[in-house]
Amino acid sequence: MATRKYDQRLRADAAEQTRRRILDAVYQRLREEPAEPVSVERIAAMAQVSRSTVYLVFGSRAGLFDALGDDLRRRGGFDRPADGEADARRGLLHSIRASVPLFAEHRPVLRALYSMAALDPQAVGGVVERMGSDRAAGLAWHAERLAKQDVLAPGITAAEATHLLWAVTGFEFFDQLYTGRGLPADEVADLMVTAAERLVLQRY
Amino acid sequence: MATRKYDQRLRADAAEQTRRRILDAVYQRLREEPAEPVSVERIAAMAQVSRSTVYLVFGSRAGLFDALGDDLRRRGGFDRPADGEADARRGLLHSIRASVPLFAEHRPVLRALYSMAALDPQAVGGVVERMGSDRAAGLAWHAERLAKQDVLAPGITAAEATHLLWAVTGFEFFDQLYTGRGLPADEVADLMVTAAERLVLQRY
DNA sequence: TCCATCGAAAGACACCCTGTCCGATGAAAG
DNA sequence: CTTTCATCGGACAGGGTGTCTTTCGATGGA
Repeated sequence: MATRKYDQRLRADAAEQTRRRILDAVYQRLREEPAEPVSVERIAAMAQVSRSTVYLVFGSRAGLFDALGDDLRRRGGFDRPADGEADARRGLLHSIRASVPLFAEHRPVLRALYSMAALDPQAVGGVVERMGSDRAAGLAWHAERLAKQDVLAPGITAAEATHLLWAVTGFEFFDQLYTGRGLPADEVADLMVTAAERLVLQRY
Repeated sequence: MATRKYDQRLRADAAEQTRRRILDAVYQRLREEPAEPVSVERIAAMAQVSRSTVYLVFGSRAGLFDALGDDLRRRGGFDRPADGEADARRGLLHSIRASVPLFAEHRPVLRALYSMAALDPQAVGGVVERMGSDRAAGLAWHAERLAKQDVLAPGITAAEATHLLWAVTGFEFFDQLYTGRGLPADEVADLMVTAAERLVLQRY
């Protein structure tokens, strides 16, 4: 059986579309009934795909959520590199403000991913950890830059600033205000920016 | 069949002990393997009790976790009423500092309860909501008192202070620093107190 | 002492979900 | 016309939940 070479443009395209349909189904499912347990069966039905296809494409339930997280990261723009802002203070505050609409838009899905990861890190295959270390690296970079430009509050080290910024700029903090207190996204953005300013920046 | 009256001191005691053993088993289970899914079956085995007994005593899986939360609330001292501190500022900061050891001690269990509630409020039968509204009421009381004693930062209303305190004194904030950043409990306590001071209190 | 009562055990049952596997189908690619 | 591959459809074992019914055994009233 001499293997025959295949070009498979159309077939690969179709496979990619199937993958998309499934990811969209999980996303929609989490958005529509965030409070219900999610079964692979239901997702497959929503994507008009057989359950075994989900396992074929993503390997496992965990792989599915992992892929969803990565998809969100890419499409949502969470991985946007530092924008060309030379001023450290403005750069930080701008990036905080920019993250809030993303948190708000994808809130049910993010909430589910984070909570699933907290209960069982395996269950989401590591996306949340990856998102976390990216974020931590970004914040450390911001903190360093603030230190270099000498705009950190007196008596605060870059490391302390990173800790506080971590706590005060993340999805969890956002959601405490957005869902926990029922505030609109723009007010939450104001509070998050204010918090970052008062906690780590020099008063001016 | 004329019903006979029963006094049942010993029997009620035994029942109470059974209840305790089961609650202790869930607690221990969450503490020992926080990352594994929790089955009623396993808990029953740990408590040396039949699975049906768990359902008999707590009604449902949700009832079990609900009871665990209430138990924690009572035994942990989360419901401690305002201590006799006349100074609003000191009262607030003291109560923040007091909560941190409790968060740290019960962290795996609290983490599980909060995450389960986030994924499905039904699944823990409302304890988390109850804990939340108690806490919200307490913070509102603190904020009012701070306003009356005129020690709120200029330009901040009691409502805004409540929002910020909510975000910055809760278990989620604690855990962002404790687990998320790997800081020891006493450093987290310092950071939480500092955060509360800088975000809502007048500089002195 | 006798026995009604009630906490608890034990096990059966229906149901749902996960993972895995395998044979069948049908369209694209050669 | 034939190979290849994505996908389907269904079967299967395993494990979990909730519910119910039967039985056991110790307590404590009479």
